[in-house]
Amino acid sequence: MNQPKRYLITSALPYANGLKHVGHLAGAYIPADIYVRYLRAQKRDVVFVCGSDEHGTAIPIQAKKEGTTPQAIIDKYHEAMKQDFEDLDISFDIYHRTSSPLHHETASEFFTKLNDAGELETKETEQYFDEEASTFLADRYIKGTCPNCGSDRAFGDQCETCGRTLSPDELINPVSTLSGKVPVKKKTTHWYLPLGKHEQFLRDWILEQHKDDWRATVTGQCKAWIDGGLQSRAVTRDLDWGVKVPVQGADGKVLYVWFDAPIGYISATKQWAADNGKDWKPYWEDKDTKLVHFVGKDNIVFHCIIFPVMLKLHGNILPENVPANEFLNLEGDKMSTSRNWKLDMRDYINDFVKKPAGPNGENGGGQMVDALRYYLTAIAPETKDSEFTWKGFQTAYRSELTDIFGNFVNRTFVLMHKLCSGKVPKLHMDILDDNDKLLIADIEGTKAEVQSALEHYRFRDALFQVIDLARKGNQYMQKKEPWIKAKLATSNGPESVEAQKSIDNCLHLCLQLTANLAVLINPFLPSTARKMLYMMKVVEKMLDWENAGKINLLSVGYSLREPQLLFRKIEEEEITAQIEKLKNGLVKETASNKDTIAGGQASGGGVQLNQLTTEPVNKPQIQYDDFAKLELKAGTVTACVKVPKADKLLQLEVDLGTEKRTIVSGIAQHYTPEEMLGKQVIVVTNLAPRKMKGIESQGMILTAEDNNGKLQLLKPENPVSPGSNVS
RNA sequence: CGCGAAGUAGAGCAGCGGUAGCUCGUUGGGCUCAUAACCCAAAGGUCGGGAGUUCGAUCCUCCCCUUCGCAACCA
Repeated sequence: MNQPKRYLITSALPYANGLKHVGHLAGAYIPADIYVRYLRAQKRDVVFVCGSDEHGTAIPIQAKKEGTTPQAIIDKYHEAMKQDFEDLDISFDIYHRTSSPLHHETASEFFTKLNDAGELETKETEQYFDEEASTFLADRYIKGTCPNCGSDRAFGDQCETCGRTLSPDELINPVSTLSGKVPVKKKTTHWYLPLGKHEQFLRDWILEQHKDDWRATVTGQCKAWIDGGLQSRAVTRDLDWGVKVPVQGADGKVLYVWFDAPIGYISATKQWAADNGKDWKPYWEDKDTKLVHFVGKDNIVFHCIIFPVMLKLHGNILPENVPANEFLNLEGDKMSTSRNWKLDMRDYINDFVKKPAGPNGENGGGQMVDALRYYLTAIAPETKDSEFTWKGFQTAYRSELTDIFGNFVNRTFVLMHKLCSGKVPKLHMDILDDNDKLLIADIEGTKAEVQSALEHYRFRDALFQVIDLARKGNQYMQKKEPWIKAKLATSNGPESVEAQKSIDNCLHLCLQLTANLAVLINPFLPSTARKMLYMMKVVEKMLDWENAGKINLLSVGYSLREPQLLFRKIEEEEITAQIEKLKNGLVKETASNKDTIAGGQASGGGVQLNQLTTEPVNKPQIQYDDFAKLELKAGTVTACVKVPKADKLLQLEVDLGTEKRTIVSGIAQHYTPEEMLGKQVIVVTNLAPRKMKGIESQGMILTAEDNNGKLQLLKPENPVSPGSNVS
């Protein structure tokens, strides 16, 4: 492949309704930053753009939740996210925002061009309209009875009780959540992007041209989408928050957020160009530009199907690749904002980067930024979902980064100061041995491997190669044993001279290797690379990629600084504290429900939007026959053990008189196995068996929850014989 | 339901037609320059299950099972 003239790299625009967590960071920001830093080190023409995505229904909703205005929400989160990225050394050339006039202008122009060219369709549909609030209602603002389960708390897009996806038309007795009134159907016209017209183009482009160079997960998902039939997609909607539809008579309509958000990449590029006296056009129009979108897997279809169609119609270049990452789980569970099961970037920054910590109370600073960048890259979900654990973080950081990499650099410097008087020793070609030659070859080879891995978006592999080079350095040093040679060097005679020459060669190469490590690690851990530069007393320019693989980066006789440790230890307590914090912060379904009710009452019921979160629901009345379907029996617990690797589950054996059943129950946080032994419990015995953690549970134990959220077993007031019926 | 991705040593991952590999962890040994670090060695896997194609399958085909995603304010 010919080398592109310039690169435009984008990271998914984060949605400005909350702080972002490390899953986002690992998915779209760190890989992009590594790639960009690598390109910059190669002196390529590259622009790295990102910005806040500030439109869409969720922003006004969030504003209502927080009791403020949409503008206040986006200002708050825009600044917060921008700061977080900065703190984590994500080196955007520009971090823009879609609320800017330039973006509105750009998005309008984009829409107008497509509309004028006849590439959009218009359709008139009937949608629910709230006459009192005189506004069309977003799906989420309509409440009613679910046609599926009968719950009267279903929303226009989904029923929270049964989980079914709905459209507002399906709701029985729809009610506006804005006014509480019954909405009326009203005709409205919207613009649509007919994706179906571009099916052949997408098939050729993705499934043929890119079938080998895009990730399997990416093409796979695209294929699924295309095969599923490409529907026309509404480009506009009735809302007063967003980019106004630039057509006469389209009052009260804005561009759908999915349409305007990716255009944010273009407006960000324009702003960057204006700020830097550059021309933005080639970055979006010249075929010699390589466009790469870094996103998470939920964003694949937007960046591989929808946005490319838009770009094609608008006359822009198409992305060369969309190296989407899968998801990052946290301590065995999916990250979830609503359950507060997540690690926000901000929390990590506060606890590790900004807070003085560590054995000597030193500021965590850059090394803790790099610690996170290291771990998130090492476990990056490139081919499948992966998992962040605090223990894993500690282990990877310590045993790979600190022990292998950090320690190699440290012992090299210490030995150099001890045995070579603090100066870069000579390389004596006359005694160059096989170990020396092998190391030189490894240095050259690693450059090629890292480069190839990075070009193919295999970041975790690339990082591994760098660490592995440090590992080879340790092996090399062990074979050369300069500390043994040093004992010979103090004696008089010819062996002393030979010994010193061997020491010189060893440390010369170890130092050159250290310089190489700085160049190679720079895209991944920029702060560490700079610290190494300081120790070596060399300038930033040494980090140019072309210097990788060379063994003349440090001049003979040059005196170097005293070593400083590259990475501090992470103490056990820091890790356990984080795990505790995570578990304590977990929002239980019930707890959040209580908050919601309290909030609703406090606001006097005028604004009902805070009811968007789930509430306890009174189930519909049932007949005796429905109740009679249940078979309930009293039983005695005869055995009980904790289910391994599940913090909530106990495995019990319950004696039901005629039989013994294995039951898995989620009460481990409330009862210990010992406590359970011998207790009587009420069991639903005709519940369909279900596997949990690989164990089949043949029933369910009944409990009630007290005010503190603790589960209390239901049991007979006085013991009854096992197997007694409950009615 | 369907579609997509995935199931490989205790953990995390590579490999993808021809004696199963890496990192961490474990065990034993070595070294002592170094951040209780480094180096060497060993143990540990019928490559989710079943059938088929093949001289030969972890790798290809088919069926099944499990997990995740395609659909939630979430990369």
